[in-house]
Amino acid sequence: MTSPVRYHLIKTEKHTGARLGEIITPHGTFPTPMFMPVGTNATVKTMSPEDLDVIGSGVILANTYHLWLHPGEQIVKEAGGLHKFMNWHRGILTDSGGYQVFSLAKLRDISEEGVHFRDPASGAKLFLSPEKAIHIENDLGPDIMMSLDECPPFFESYEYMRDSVARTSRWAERGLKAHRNPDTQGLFGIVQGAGFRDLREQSARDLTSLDFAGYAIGGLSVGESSAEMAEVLSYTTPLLPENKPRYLMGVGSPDGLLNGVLHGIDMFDCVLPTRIARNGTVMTSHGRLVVKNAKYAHDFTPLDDQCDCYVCRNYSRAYIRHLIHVNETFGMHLTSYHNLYFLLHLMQQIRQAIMDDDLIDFARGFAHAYGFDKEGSKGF
RNA sequence: GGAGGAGUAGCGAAGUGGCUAAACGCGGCGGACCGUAAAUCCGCUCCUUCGGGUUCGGUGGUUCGAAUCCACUCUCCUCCA
Repeated sequence: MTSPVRYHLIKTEKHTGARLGEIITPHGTFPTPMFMPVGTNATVKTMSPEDLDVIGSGVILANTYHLWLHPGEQIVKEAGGLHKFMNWHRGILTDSGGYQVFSLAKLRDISEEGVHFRDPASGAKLFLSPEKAIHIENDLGPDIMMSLDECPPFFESYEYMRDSVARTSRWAERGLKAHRNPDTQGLFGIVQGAGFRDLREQSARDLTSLDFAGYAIGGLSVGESSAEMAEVLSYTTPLLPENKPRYLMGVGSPDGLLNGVLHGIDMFDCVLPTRIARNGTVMTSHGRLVVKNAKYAHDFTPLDDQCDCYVCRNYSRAYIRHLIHVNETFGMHLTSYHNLYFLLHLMQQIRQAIMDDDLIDFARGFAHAYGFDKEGSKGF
């Protein structure tokens, strides 16, 4: 049986490992490398599906853990699936709840069977197993499902990581077996192993021996430096099959995206652009700009003079700063819109540079203009 | 005219003899944010040459010591005439 989610490699950039391709899903074919906006609760915060459509989002993320709790997968199923429920007719990928194993670390307990959570809002006791996660995802009906993994902090002991990686592999296998809709939904496995090369290799071996529709690299962007991330990518990505999509989870800073692409990554997701947007920071071609700062009170120029998005064509820094200051949702919408546009546009430029075999020059130019080639830069 | 009540940092508001340069909230100014417990969180917010200096409507007292007690005074609010 052919997988409902496939990858088509168009070309590899001449000087780097960067790949130009497309991912084929039941809800469309989308060019890669791609950035996926995060819509945890079946909405990309402040953005309408129409906005996402206009700025060219291909696949967006939703979260199994959150939708399991609210409104419950049965309601989404009853609605006819996530696409219908949220009125988004392009691609959807659901994370499995693996990240919540990390972010809710104080409120959960891991066993071989699965993860016991305590819901931060209600205090309710919850249990998520690899099978349960898959069944929820089957009911939600995204194009791409992630298998339940443990996303540990980067700096854990070798012994802990070794056991964790082995368990994540067993969970992946269990998830694959539990998958009920292999003809309409693709399932991705997640490679773990923190900064331990042999564990990354083991994890990649375990997972690629199973027939996943794609492979993710997880456990990054959780406290390590960008050099450490780059090192992990340099030895992990080559272990993943060429004919399947490679997804670097949780990375969305401009330097992280460029770095990932240079190491052969096809897909990214991150809350960064939308979160910093709501908190008053935007990404521009000249670097990050904290538009809520006082110095923009009288600045009637656009967020980014190089940007042709709807926001930059119509609104000033002074106006957006004002909206953020008086806590108007429209301000958060404008900054979110711009940041997502900025990253989607960056990915478009990256694809063009791969096409032109010009990625290194492009990356250098971008890094210089953005300022993350400087000492101490955080990359966004 | 009479009787009450109130004046504290940009605003609101605690504090009624020393632990008070003065809680807390708002506002202001920075910072953080990376498979979203996040429209959240964390700092700073009288002046300062970092030794100190000047504050709680004003002035003058009591006291070793006052935002806090006393006298006078100014302003505002409520009620009665």
